[in-house]
Amino acid sequence: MPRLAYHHGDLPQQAHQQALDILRTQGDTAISLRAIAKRIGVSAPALYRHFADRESLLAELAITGFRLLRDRLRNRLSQVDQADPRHALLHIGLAYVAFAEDEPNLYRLMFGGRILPKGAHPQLDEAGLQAFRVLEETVENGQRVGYLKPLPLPLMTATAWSLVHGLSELTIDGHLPGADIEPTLAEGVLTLLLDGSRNDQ
Amino acid sequence: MPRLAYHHGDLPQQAHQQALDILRTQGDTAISLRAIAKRIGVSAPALYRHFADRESLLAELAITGFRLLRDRLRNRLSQVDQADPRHALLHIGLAYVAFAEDEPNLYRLMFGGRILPKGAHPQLDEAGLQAFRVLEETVENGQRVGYLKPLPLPLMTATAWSLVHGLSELTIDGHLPGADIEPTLAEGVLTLLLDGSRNDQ
DNA sequence: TTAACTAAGTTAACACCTATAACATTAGAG
DNA sequence: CTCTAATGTTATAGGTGTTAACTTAGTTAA
Repeated sequence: MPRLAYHHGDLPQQAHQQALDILRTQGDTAISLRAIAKRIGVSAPALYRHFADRESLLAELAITGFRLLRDRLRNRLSQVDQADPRHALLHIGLAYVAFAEDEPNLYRLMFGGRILPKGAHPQLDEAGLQAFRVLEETVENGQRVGYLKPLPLPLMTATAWSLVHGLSELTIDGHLPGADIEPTLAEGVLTLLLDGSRNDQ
Repeated sequence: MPRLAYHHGDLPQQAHQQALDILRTQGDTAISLRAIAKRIGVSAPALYRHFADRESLLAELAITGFRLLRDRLRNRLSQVDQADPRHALLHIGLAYVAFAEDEPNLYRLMFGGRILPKGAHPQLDEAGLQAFRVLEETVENGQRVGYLKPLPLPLMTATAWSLVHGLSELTIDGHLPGADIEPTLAEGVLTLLLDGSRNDQ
């Protein structure tokens, strides 16, 4: 039976929401069970009825982050002419980086390997995989229609993902101060991967 | 006058070394001042005579990390035919990723934006810049000899850095299980950026 | 030489944290 | 209407960064 929380209403959802709020405004290190409990008006150990430990709560935040990312990517693709693979690839890359810029603390949590060890939270890995699949399908389609080179798909996806992930992290951490160089830096970076960096092309 | 620590000998250096050891074996979250002090046989507050706070100690570790990275990149370049820009670019990229794979926890500390906020430790920013410069010079040279496209240098370096940084992070965090696809995945990824992803080249 | 100063260590304590144990309350099932 | 299990409580153990107050020992100057 689905149990509606009786005393408080819905502590798990509220805890999730408050934790997300703290994450967005103050970063993951500021997320403490005590702080969350105080915001809701409940004792800290009460949270242990709904979360195994602090890390599990963080994992849930990361899971919703990956779902948000997946939805953003899908959404962007739906607004783009699917018959133009270059356009689709550019836009999924731009949407990816835009997500990281909009949710820097959430993005860091999702990919901060030291916080959430890979393998410890199967649902998290699954959520990450689903977001990755959107990118993978776009690349695969680009190959199918003959726009992208017919190299092994894992190589192509690893390259594309590395580029957008690296650009996202360097951007939100402020390592790329020369970001005002292009119409957008991201567009130039993505174009460079598509067209190549060599001069003879 | 340079004061030689009298009581213990050289607490700062030993603290640095022990912290680095803990970082390498157990990750940054395991670095506590009490743990370091216990290893050395000194009280925890004694460390505050040499480090403003925990974060400053971590910043020092990251600084040595960037110096190690810079040296690795320079070293690799010195072993490579400078007249062959493609070779140089490939090898600096491979050396970069290899460093991250050799020192995953140190690498995460160096680039974990939430641990060490940009701007709070000027010497850290400077050390990062010096490592970046090695990459920048290699790219710039590739342009000068006409091998790379004459696009704005910040765009070229941002692209190259994003790719190797992203690949490094995704690799050490275990997000690329299909890494056994190539002679090396890194080589394939770098080649793709140089030659482009489009099929008509 | 010795007194004063200062660098570098000590213990004690505060505030905060995760997490567990033991106890209290109440919703809902039989 | 009772009983059980879910959900909350307080108390507490053990860990953390950090500061205050005190002690020790090396350096410097009278």
